[in-house]
Amino acid sequence: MAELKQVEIARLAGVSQATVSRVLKGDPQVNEAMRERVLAVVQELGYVPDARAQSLRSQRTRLLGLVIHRAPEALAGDPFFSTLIATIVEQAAKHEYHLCVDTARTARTQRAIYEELLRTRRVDGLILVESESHDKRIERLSREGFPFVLIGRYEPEDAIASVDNDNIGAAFMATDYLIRSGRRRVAYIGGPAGLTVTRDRLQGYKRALESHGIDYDASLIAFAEFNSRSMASAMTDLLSLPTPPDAVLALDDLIAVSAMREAKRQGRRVPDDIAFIGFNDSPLCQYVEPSLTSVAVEIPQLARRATEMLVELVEGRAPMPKRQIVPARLVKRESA
Amino acid sequence: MAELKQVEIARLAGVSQATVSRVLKGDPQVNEAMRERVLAVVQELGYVPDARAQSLRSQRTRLLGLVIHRAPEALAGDPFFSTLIATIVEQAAKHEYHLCVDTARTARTQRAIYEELLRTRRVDGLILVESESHDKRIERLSREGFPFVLIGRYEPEDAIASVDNDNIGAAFMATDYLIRSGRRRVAYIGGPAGLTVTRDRLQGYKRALESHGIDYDASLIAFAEFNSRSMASAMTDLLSLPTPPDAVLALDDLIAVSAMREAKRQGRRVPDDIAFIGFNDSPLCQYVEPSLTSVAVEIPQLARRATEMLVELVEGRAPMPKRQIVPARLVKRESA
DNA sequence: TTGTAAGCGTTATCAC
DNA sequence: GTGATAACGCTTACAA
Repeated sequence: MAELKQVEIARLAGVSQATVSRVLKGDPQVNEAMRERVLAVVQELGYVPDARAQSLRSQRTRLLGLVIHRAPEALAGDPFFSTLIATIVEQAAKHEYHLCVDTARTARTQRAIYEELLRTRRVDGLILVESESHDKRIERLSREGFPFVLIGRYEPEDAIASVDNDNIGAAFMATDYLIRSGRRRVAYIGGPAGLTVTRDRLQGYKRALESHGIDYDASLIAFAEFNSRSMASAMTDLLSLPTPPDAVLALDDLIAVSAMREAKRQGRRVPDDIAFIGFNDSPLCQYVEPSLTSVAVEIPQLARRATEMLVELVEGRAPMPKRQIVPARLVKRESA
Repeated sequence: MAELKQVEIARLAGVSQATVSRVLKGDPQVNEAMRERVLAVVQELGYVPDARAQSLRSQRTRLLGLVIHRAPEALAGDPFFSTLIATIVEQAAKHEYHLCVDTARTARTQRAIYEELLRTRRVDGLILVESESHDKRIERLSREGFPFVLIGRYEPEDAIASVDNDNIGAAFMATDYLIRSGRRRVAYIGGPAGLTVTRDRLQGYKRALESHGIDYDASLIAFAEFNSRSMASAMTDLLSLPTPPDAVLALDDLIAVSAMREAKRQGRRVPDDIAFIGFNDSPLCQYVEPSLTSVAVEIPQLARRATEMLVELVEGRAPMPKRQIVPARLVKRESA
């Protein structure tokens, strides 16, 4: 098996090794008889080219990278990443690319991973998620001209290839819906404060308040880490306000569900006393009680477009347009 | 950047390229002065070796593979795979390996992926999950002597490296618990019938019935695909039996929750009329109502051990023992 | 149209 | 100890 290389095929087919390579590349210049002779031997021996050698020679690994900045625990119940990964893998496969997934939490390991993946040329390009306002990774990758696509937003928006939800619009829509249903004290629970998505949705929320002439009240804003303790405690804080909220818009379904559970634990009736809306429209929404109203953000769509863009970049084509927006929609259920 | 190779470092440090390689490999034979000179240049230019060249030369890619046989939709809410992937990535990183994730559903793409991943030597080894009774992949990989570790069970058990829950024992424990709490018609909803895990847990279930002198009733056994329609309809069938079940043991939490939801929809009270137990102890369990009793199967543990074993195999050591069992425990909540 | 040969950037085996 | 040099298995000018 280790001996099965092109020279061996060439020897058996009575041609040169270069011809074997040409046949396998589908070079139209090769004579039909030779092609068949070579292919016959290839078939018979089940020869497949060595990806390592191809990578070195062609300077392409046909591997895309995805780095996730979360601990395994924080990933566990989260449907965002499983859908994301599965969809990227599937889409990449259509172009004969594979996906290399890494996780990095600390700044140190993050740096190490980026070094490792791109300077070593282990992957041909990177898909980034969960960007922050001044994102070192993005600055670095742009500077070095490395192919990457951001799922999210980064200023200036047209400088880098990115795919995103209309997060501001989506949060506006959800908040507007809450206010129209008669809610007056709508709280917002974001994820970590640095994340662009946390900020964008906060902005949409603010605009909706504004459009209804409701004053912004900073005490109604909370930020949670991606673990259930933090999510619940954000809700506890909100509930202990002198005038607690009568609705909550949460950054994702997991946060919404944790918060809702905490509210129920404290005797609040949902949606009568307090309404909840999450993001992602994950399967979870249907299972909780009351079922969770959620903004569906089309993760597969996001993943597919990002992958397509990255493949284009990697193969030297310029993706058009550089920034793509995937619409979101509100899926109404019992919680709001 | 593309020009940054060992020859360049060598030129600047005034040594031979071979010496640069030695310094980077930590070869103790090199003179201290030279080592420092080389390292200084390496530091300054931020040189990192090219993984592609290393792969070709060393015949190692430092990439492990994981192939998942599920559609993206079926992965979406499932905490099993996100935890699995994240933990493998983390553990692999400790040995400086990366993870390549692929998904394959059809037999054709499955075959293609195995070809692609291993014959091409794109990865150094594979972690398999969701094995079936006569698994082509396993037969093939064993035959070709390719390094792989199974998360699951395969006969003969000591022929291949595997890590597994004690599924028979765990299902026994859960079923036994249901019977001891007074349940007499315990149903079992598995996943696809071919999966080893589906069969193993069914066996544990049967043994528990036996130990209590309860007759096995085949009409209480259902198999579901990993999509919510199939999960719910399995439950509908069970509920329309002349004597419906008063308890359900499900293959995983998602199935349990879908089934429980269906039962509630049909007016059954949980756990009064019917009890539910799932598997995996996913975050979901706490969020549903009533909260779901579940068998915690220590996915991180499974993933870590599998990764360790695979690294050993890949690096030519024989993992000991070849088969490892990770214990499971019952996490009692409201549903049973 | 096919063969020869020069790399791709490392690692490792030789001599020196 | 260190420096040439030969692989690793492939792609692709260039030569024939």
